[in-house]
Amino acid sequence: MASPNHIIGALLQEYADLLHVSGSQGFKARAFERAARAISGHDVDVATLDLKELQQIPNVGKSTAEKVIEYFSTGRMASLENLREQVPVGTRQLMAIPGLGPTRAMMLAGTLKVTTIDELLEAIEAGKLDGMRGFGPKGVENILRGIGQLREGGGRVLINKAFAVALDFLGTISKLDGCERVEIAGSLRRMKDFIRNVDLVAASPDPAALTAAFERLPLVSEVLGPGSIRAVGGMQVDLHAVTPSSFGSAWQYWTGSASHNAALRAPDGPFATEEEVYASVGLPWIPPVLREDRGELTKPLPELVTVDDLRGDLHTHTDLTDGIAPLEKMLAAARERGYEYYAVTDHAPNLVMQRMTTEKMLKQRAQLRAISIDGMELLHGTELNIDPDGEVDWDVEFLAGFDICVASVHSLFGQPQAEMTRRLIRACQNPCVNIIGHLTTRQIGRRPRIQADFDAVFEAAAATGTAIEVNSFPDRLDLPDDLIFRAREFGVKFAIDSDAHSTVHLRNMRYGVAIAQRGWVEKDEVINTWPLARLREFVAAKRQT
DNA sequence: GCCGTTTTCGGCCCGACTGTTTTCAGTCG
Repeated sequence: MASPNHIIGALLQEYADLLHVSGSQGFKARAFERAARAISGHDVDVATLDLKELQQIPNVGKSTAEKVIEYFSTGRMASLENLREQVPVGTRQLMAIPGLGPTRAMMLAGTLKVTTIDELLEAIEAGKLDGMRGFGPKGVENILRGIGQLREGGGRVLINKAFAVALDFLGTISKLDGCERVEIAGSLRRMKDFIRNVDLVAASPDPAALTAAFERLPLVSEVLGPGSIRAVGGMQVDLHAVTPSSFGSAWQYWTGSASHNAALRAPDGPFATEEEVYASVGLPWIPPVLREDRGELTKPLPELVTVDDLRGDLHTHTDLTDGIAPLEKMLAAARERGYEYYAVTDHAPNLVMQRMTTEKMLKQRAQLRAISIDGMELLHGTELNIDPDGEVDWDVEFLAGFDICVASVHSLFGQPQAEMTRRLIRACQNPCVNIIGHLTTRQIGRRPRIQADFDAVFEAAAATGTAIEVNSFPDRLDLPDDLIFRAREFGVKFAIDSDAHSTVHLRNMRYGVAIAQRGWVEKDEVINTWPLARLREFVAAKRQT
C-alpha cells in the first residue's frame, strides 16, 4: 500500500485538478496543490497527526486538515466526491495530455461532450474540432503528439509505484499457506525505469494451490488468466509459482530479459538457485540490472556502484526556492543518511518564477557557513539555468564563490539539435559548471528527451572535467541507462543526485543508483563516492583552466 | 484556501513560448 501521505497527497491533487477544471477560483486550486505537495513530502505519517498538528505543516490550513481527519476517520473525502460528480468523468485524464490544460479540457467536455482520450481522437478524426476556438491545426497537432507520448507509455508505471505494488503483494503472498519463498522478478527486478507489469516468482510444494490463493486475495480486482491478475489500482501482477527444486530456474527465467535469456541458452534444469543456472553454462551469477544482452555474457562484469558507496548528495533544494523543507530539516535528514558531505543547490535567479536573488543566495551561504554538523561537511552550491545560448545566471567571478555548481536546461526543450548541442557544450565549457543536471530533461511517459548530439556533449563533458548527473527522481531517471552506457565510453564522470525537494526525496537515491548500475557504472566513475578532498580537487582543477 | 502583516483582508511564483482568439489566452517550468 502506498504510504498515507502519498494517498492524501494524491487525493488533494485530484481535488485541486478538479477545481482547476471546474474553473472555480484558481487560487483555491493552487492552495490545495501546495497542500498536496506539502503532505506528500512530509516526513511524519499524517495518519498519526491531529487537527492542530496537521495545521503545523506549512501550506496546510484548517480546511485541508479537516479533510485529512475526515479521510482517516470515515475513509472518504466528501468535498472531493461532490466535485467528482460535478466534473464529467475523464476530463481529468484529458488534462494529463501534455499541452492540454484545464481550460481546453473543460471546453472539450462542455461543447463536444468529449471526456476520454478515445473520444477526443474520434472527434479529431471526424473534424469536430475544426473552427473551435483554441483548437487550430497546430494545436490539434500538439494534442495528437501529446496523446502519442502518453500512449507510448502504454499503461506502464514509474518504478517507485511498481515497487509499492510489488511490496504489497510480497508481504501478503509470503503469509499464504505453503509459500516457502516469494521474490520480485521481471523488469522490476532488473530496475527498468518504466514498468508494464509486476512479475513475482514463488516456491511452494503445491504451486497450483498457492496460485489459486493468490487469485483470491483482496488486493485483486480482476483475474486475467492463470496466475495473472489486475490489482486494485490497475496494475497487472503475474505470479509464477513453482516447486522449490525449480525455483532458481523460474526466477532466472522470469527475470529476463528475453534477449538475455535467448543469448544465455541455459538448460531447463530444474535448478533450485540462480547460481546453478549460470554455473550450468560456465558463468558466474549475473546481477539482474545487467541482464540486457549488452555484453554481460562475454565481458568481465563491472563492480557496480552501490547506494552505500555514496558519500554525499550534490543536488538538493530547500524552501528558499521550490523545495518544501527548510534548510535545517534537509540537513538533519541528510545527516541521518550518513553522508560525509552535502550540497545545498537552490535555483539561481534566471529561473524567474523561483524569485531567487543574489542577496538571498549570499544570505543562505552565510547561514550555511554558520552551521556545523558533526561528521558532515556542508557545501554551498546552486542549480544554474542554462539559457538558450548556453550561458548561466552569474559571471565566473561570482560563481567562484560556490563550492559546487549544477547547471540544467529548464526551457526551450524544442530547440533544433545543432543549437541544443552547442548550448550544452557551452555549459560544459564554463569553468564553474561542475555537473550538468538532468541532461535530457525527459519526464518518463510525459515528455521526450531533447534532441542533441549526445556523443558530442559527452566528449565535451569528459574533456572539460564536467560530470553528468544521474538524477534519481523516479519520473526523470536522467541520464537514461542507454545514454549512461554510451557516456562511459567517452570517460564521462557521473554525479548520482537526489534533486530532493523534500526530506523524503533523499531516499530516491536508490533509483538513481539502479539506473547507473544498468549503465554498468562503477564506484570510481561517480564523483560523489569520492572523499571530499578529491571532489574539491575536481572542482578546483576545472576552475584553473 | 493559506498566509502574513503595512495583521483578520488582500495578495497569491513571473515570464517566455506558442498558436492564432491579429492583440492575447493557455500552458508550462
